[in-house]
Amino acid sequence: MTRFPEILQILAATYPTAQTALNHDSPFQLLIATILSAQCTDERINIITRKLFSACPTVLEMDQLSISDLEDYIRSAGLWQTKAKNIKATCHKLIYTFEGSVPKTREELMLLPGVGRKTANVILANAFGIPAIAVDTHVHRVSNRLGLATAKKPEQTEIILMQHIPEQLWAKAHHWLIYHGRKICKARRPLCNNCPLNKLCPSATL
DNA sequence: AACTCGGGGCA
DNA sequence: TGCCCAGAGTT
Repeated sequence: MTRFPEILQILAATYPTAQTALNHDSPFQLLIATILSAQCTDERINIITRKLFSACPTVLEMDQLSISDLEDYIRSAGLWQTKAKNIKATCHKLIYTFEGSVPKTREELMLLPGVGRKTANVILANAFGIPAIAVDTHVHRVSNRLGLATAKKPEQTEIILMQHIPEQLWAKAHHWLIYHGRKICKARRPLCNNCPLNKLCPSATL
């Protein structure tokens, strides 16, 4: 595990401005965009949220939409029946349980319909700057390929990353690993020839 | 732990 | 045409 510092240093130098690829102007908008992002590419989510947030920038306005209205906005995201229902319920809960603002703890965030551990960690790290590592499919895949974690479950990978990455780097590591997974260390055809980590990676095929 | 939801992009 | 995608909820 002594390879952590070197890998983090390379990632930091490679992705100095890495940030979430989801459009948002507020914690609420990031929350909605992240709920929508399940099993869907971020480019399509950004097309949807551009229209949705233009019409309903805040929770109070979005809560006025019916589930049917929401379905019309988000249909191209896939899983639209569940997501529309969850977004409607989440807006309602934000207003009547959390006084209209997005809560800042993982436990409270996970009380919102459609918000699991991964989504909650994304909100904590990106919206509030609270140290958290969202181990989505990208982070999980990259960590395992690099040999940083040998874990079947994302929860195990999250624990290992937290143990070996300094806490002040958690939010950044989250950005780096997700961005690297999207652009280089792709699930299908990883671009190992263009990867700054290929000399350190036991899975690299050059 | 396995199953289901789902339209769109890509091979 | 078949496979896969910034997961979460249910059983």
